[in-house]
Formats: sequence, structure tokens, C-alpha cells
Amino acid sequence: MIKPVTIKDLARQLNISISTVSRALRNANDINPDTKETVLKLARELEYEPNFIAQSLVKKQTRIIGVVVPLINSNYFSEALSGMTDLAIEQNYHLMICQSNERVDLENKSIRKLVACNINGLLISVSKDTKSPEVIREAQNKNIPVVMFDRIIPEVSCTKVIVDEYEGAYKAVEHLIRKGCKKIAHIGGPRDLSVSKKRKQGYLDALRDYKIEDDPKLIIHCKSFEEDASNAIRKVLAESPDAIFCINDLTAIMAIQYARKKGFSIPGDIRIVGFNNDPVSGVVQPALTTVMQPGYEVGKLAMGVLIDEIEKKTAKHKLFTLRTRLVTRLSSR
Amino acid sequence: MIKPVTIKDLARQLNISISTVSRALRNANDINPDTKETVLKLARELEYEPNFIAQSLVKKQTRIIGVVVPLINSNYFSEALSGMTDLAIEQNYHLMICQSNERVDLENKSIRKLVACNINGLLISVSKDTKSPEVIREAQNKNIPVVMFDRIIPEVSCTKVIVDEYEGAYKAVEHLIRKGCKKIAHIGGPRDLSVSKKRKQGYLDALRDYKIEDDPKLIIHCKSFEEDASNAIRKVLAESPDAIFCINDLTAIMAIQYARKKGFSIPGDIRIVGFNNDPVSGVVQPALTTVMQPGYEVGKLAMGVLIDEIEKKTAKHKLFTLRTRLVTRLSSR
DNA sequence: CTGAAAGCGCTTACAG
DNA sequence: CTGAAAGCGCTTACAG
Repeated sequence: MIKPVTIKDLARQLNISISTVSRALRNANDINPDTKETVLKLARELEYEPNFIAQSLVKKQTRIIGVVVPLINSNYFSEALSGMTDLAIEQNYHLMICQSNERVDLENKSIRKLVACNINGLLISVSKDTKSPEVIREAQNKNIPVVMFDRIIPEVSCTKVIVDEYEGAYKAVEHLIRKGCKKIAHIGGPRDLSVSKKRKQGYLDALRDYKIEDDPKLIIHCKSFEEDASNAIRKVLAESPDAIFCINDLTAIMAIQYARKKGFSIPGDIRIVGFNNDPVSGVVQPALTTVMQPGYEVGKLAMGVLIDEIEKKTAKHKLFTLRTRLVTRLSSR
Repeated sequence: MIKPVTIKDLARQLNISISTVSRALRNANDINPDTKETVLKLARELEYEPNFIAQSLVKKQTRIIGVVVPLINSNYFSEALSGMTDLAIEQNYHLMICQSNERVDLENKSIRKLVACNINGLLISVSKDTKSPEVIREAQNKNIPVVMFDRIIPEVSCTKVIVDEYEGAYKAVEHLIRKGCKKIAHIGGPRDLSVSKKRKQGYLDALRDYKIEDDPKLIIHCKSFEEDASNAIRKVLAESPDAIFCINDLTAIMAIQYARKKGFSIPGDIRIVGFNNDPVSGVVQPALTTVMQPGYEVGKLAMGVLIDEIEKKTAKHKLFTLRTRLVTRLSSR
């Protein structure tokens, strides 16, 4: 094991003080150019590398940004992480990424660990069950800028970056209306999730704006995203709608398959629209019309505003809302 | 701005020395149980968190592990990252994740940055174009254990974790043969990628073992994964095969759709098998038979062996090969 | 069992 | 311009 070269080694060999070496290394202005040159030369020869940890300790600045997401392995979050990572490396920041696996306890543990690592900023998208802002506030109280994205909670006052789900849903339903649909059903998500509420509101408002009365029988909530969908689809089909706006692509695809099995043609008898623009939506038959959320951009923007807050020490606590894009495919033509 | 609680604060409030506080905190054995209890109680009350940076400096151990992947936003890699993250947090390690975006220069830049952060270990899956092991060796020369996974290169001597692609391909083709297929085509990937070679070899060996002669006209390589597929599919179909083994799921799905458009029934006329078990493979019509690669397990295992090397300072440079699983679905029934 | 002291590698007022 | 000194928050021999 070779011991790394330190400023002490340089100082000793040159017979000068470590303060001077330090100044030469970080290109201070109050130093004799010749001295500086000598130091730099030796540093190069010995392949001196400053110890990042020691620097962090004294400067109380690590350039590490902590990221907590519910899960890494999701198309949306991995896109967001991708955007964050690209910007971070460009700006010379380092990322520590944790996943909560949708568990509040692991989420809190991760945040605390990150804080203990002296992160300079925190980027977080909370788990489904996170209600309490306590641990995030702990971080803020330690003067760590926090930016929330996607899964935000109102209790935390900080800059937030989200996607305009409401508008996305509105556009999707408007599109169906313009195609001539009059009886548009909605398969929603868990009732109290903010995502579900916003998408449903977009649906309701689009109907209202086009003078279509909403019918409670056409609206079914799933208790979870995975389990209930087929049940919901069965119920909704019994009401013979001419279109279904689904909470996400997976649900929409299940709806398509169920409807086809029952002899309906898509989009002939029923038009179907999903949400997310999952890679899968482009390859199913028929290809699924869906609402694209700009995950990469969300990540990049969130990272950008966080870095701003870290460097300018400004905390405006703004809300950034990115727009969605309707991706029209065969399932609604 | 609240300054974080330090052991000094604890010591002052309890009127004992910082050495004692330190010992209580790290559960040393030469400490009075009562003293320890008091310290821990106060620590809990004040929400004391040890300063990682300070600990790292004195222990010369950061517990940070650097990870470099070609891209985060891929089903396979995000699964692997997920496995790594889960194990890392359990073992009290921290992850710094970078993506190379398949660019050798960014890959090298990331590795160097990670090394400057005093990472204790490096986990890497190289970009498509990485040929030279130089920068990885730089890390090894600084005594940083390196584990490669998935995209490995032979020039680096280190522990490696991969999936048995060969066997996966073999099993897929064997399955087709057992279904009675005699004329099995293969749409391969870029010719010189190790993935492509191994999967093709599995294909060839399965044919040979079952006394089916291979026919060069039934084997088409795509120059890239994205562009060439449709072209390849057209050519292959012209040879009227009774099955196609595709390099990945996306190609397989394109093949299914093209074949159906041409009036073939799947699996009636042609059986089709993909590779990866992408989430999409379960939802397309017909559902796609494919080879599942255990991404999460690869990540977890790679992290596990890396931590072993870090802690036990052993470097056996073993090769770990995880097995695939054939997921049989409608497209090959 | 406990405390005083040295030290991890670096930065930065403060004097000179 | 340069050096001595204090300090970042912690650990760990060493004495007692």
C-alpha cells in the first residue's frame, strides 16, 4: 500500500511551510509566482492529489448532492435520475442516490445518512406513504437546500418541480371529446394520491368545459395500481362507454386486452388513452395514445434549481411545472 | 442556521470528555454501561449524527462506492442499480452513481472524479466502445478494489459478475426445438459485442446438439440495436423460418408485428423468442417468450463481492456467472 | 473505565 | 509574500 502524497510531504521536501504549499496549490493570489511554480512542479512530479475529504471537512462543502427516490427501477424515476446525473457531472457535483422502496422508515434513514455525509443539497421524491415532513425539515434546519420533485408534499416549504398532470389529463380527455366521444369513462388511481386527484380533475374539467355531464358510474378508482385494474375494467365496460381514460399505461393496456377479449374493437368501438408514455405504449397492439411526462427534464431542472440555491444561497421556494405532451397513437384514432 | 450537533456538544452538556462520548457512540467495550446509556440518550434527544466526513478523514475510509454504468435509464441497469443500492444502504455504504452515456471520455472523467472522492471501491459496466483498461487500472493502482459487471472487458484483471447469456440463448433455442421447430432463424446484435457473440454461440450450439444444421442465411446481424431491426426482420422472413430467436425483446416485438402484418400467425406459423424479459414482453399480444436476466441479483452480488474485497482486502479476481431463466409465454406455445 | 493529547489532511485568519 | 497556529469533527493510543 502506497501512502498518498500530502501537502506535508511537499512542504518538507521544499523546506517551506504547509500554508505556503496550500496557497500555491489553490492558486491564491498572495503568493510569490516562483514559489508557486516550484510547488506545482513538485506536486506534478509526485502526482499529488488533494484529499477531497480533508477539504470537505474544513470547507464544510462537499459538492455532494443527495437524491432519494421511491425506487430507481421505474421508467419515470430512472429518466429523472439520468437527467440529474448528467447535469451534476457537468457542474462538478457528485450524486449520492438512495431508494426508499416506498418505505417511510427507509426514506428517513436515507435522508439522515445523506445529511450525515454533509450533502450540500437534497433532491427528494417521497414515498407513497410519506405524510410527515419532519425529517426533511431536519435537513432544512441544517441549512441544506431541499428541492422536491414529482412526489411532493405540501407540508414542506421548498422549491418543487412537478409535471402538470392536470393539464395532461385535460388534454387527453379533450382529445377524446374531439374525436366525438360522449361517454368517456375514467379508471383512476388510489383515491387520495395527489396524482390520482389531479388527473381526475383534469378529466372532470374537460368534460365540464365541453358540456358533457360527468357520470359517477363511469368513474372507478383502483385501490392500488397493480391489483384492482382488471376488476375496475370489468365494471367500467358494463357501462358501455365509448372511451376510457386510464390512470396509467399499464391499466390502459389491460383495458385494451380485456375489451378485445369481450369482442370490442379498439379504437373502433372504444377509444383508450393511458398516461406516462411508457416504452411499452409504443409497441402494444394497437399502439396506445398516452400522455408523455418529461422525466429527464424534470430531473435536470430539479438539479439545476437546487444547484442555484446551493450556490446563490437564495431560496425562493418556487413551484416549477413542466408541461406534458399528448402522444397520439392508434388506440384513439 | 442551526449548527449540527457534534460530540463536543454532547461532551459539554454531560460534562464528560469527548473521548468518552466517542467511545459510547461507537459502542466500545471499555466503557461504563451507565455512561454509555446517558450519552446515547442525549444523542438521541439532540438527534446527533456522526459526521461522516470527519470519520472518513481519521479512519482513511469513506465507505463510498463509485458506480459507473452506460446509462441509468435502462430496465436492466436500473434493476442492477436498485440491487446495489439496497445492499449498500444495508451495509452502511454510500453510492456515487455516474452514467457514461456510452461515451468513453465521460466514462473516464467519471472514474477519475470518483477516485478523487476517495471511493473505497469501484463498480463498473463499461460503454460499448471502451477498449482500453487504462483509467480503470489507475484506480486499481491506487489500491481501489474494482468489480466489473455485465459489460466487462478481458483486459482488466478483477472480479467480474455477469449473466450466462450463452446458456440463456441455448435454453431459448432448445425450447423452440422441443416445440418442433426445425428452421430457426436468429436476428443478432452488433457483430463484435460480446453479448451478441455469446447469444449467437448459444443458438449455434443448441442447433448442433440437436443435429440441426445451421444455415448462414437464417442468421442476420443488426449493426445497432435500434436501427437495423426491421431490415433484418424482412430478410429473415424471406427465408420462411418456423421460429426466430431475437437478440432482445424490442427486436422480437418488431418481428412479431412485421410477421403478423405479412399474414403470419404467431405462434401458429412462426414461434418467436426474445431476450431480457423487459416489462413490455408480458403485455404485448401475443405475450413474448423471453430470457430473464436477473439484473437486481447481478447488482446485489457485484456489490456484495466488492464489499468483501474492500473489507477483507482479498482480491481473488473471480468470475461470477448468474443463470438466466426462460420465461415461456404465448409467442412460442 | 475515563480524560488529555495527538493526529487525520487541509484551510485560513492573524502576525510579521 | 510567508509561517505559526487554530480548527474542521472525529478516533485512538497512552496514562492514570
